[in-house]
Amino acid sequence: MAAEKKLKEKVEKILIYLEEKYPEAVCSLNFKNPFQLLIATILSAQCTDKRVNVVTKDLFKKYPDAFAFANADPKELQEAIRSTGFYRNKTKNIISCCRDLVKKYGGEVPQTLEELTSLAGVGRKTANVVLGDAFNIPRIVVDTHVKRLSRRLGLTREENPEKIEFDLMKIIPTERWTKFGHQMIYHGRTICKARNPKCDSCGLVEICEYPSIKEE
DNA sequence: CTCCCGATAT
DNA sequence: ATATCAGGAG
Repeated sequence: MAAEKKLKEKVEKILIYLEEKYPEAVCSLNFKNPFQLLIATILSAQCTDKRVNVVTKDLFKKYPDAFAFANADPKELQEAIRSTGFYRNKTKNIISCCRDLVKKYGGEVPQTLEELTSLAGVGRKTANVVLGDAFNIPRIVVDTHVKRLSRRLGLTREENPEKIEFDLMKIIPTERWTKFGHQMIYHGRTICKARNPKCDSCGLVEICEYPSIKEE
């Protein structure tokens, strides 16, 4: 099919561009083990990774593992993470999540999507971050950036993050899944921003549909 | 669909 | 003033 071939060529150009421009793209949340990445990612909901890193620096000294969070005083934890926003929900979720980790997994972080998403405050996006970056299991993380860029570039027409994830998995080679997500996020933060995207300094303008569709 | 919510850029 | 930030739960 002509349309499929065209899409395949587009994907190749995007992958080459991203690899050239962001060869070192990695997870920008600071963490030393899977558990820390899990907590940092829960905190990152509707918050910049930069802010999360400021908070987790002291947070992980006070609460080094799931056992510590499981026994945390809610008020104290709330204050510690307040600046990341949604701090009441996040506090409740983290304590509940860590109690589950202690009770069901001996304080360790499970390594399947189903087990991870069964934890409080852990949705598909968070689970995929942990699987990809802590356990090196190939995953495409569809966060707000990946969703926006994928739609602008015409890689999907879907609105639902899970559907977008499946669309992307069909057209991106498995071994690139995790890094692709990081590279899209780098690009989304610096060039293809939600507001006032810098299309003039983007090497993908020619194959991008954004200038014509303008989000819809 | 709504609610959660502080920090920052524009 | 308002949009947006590595979303998830009810």
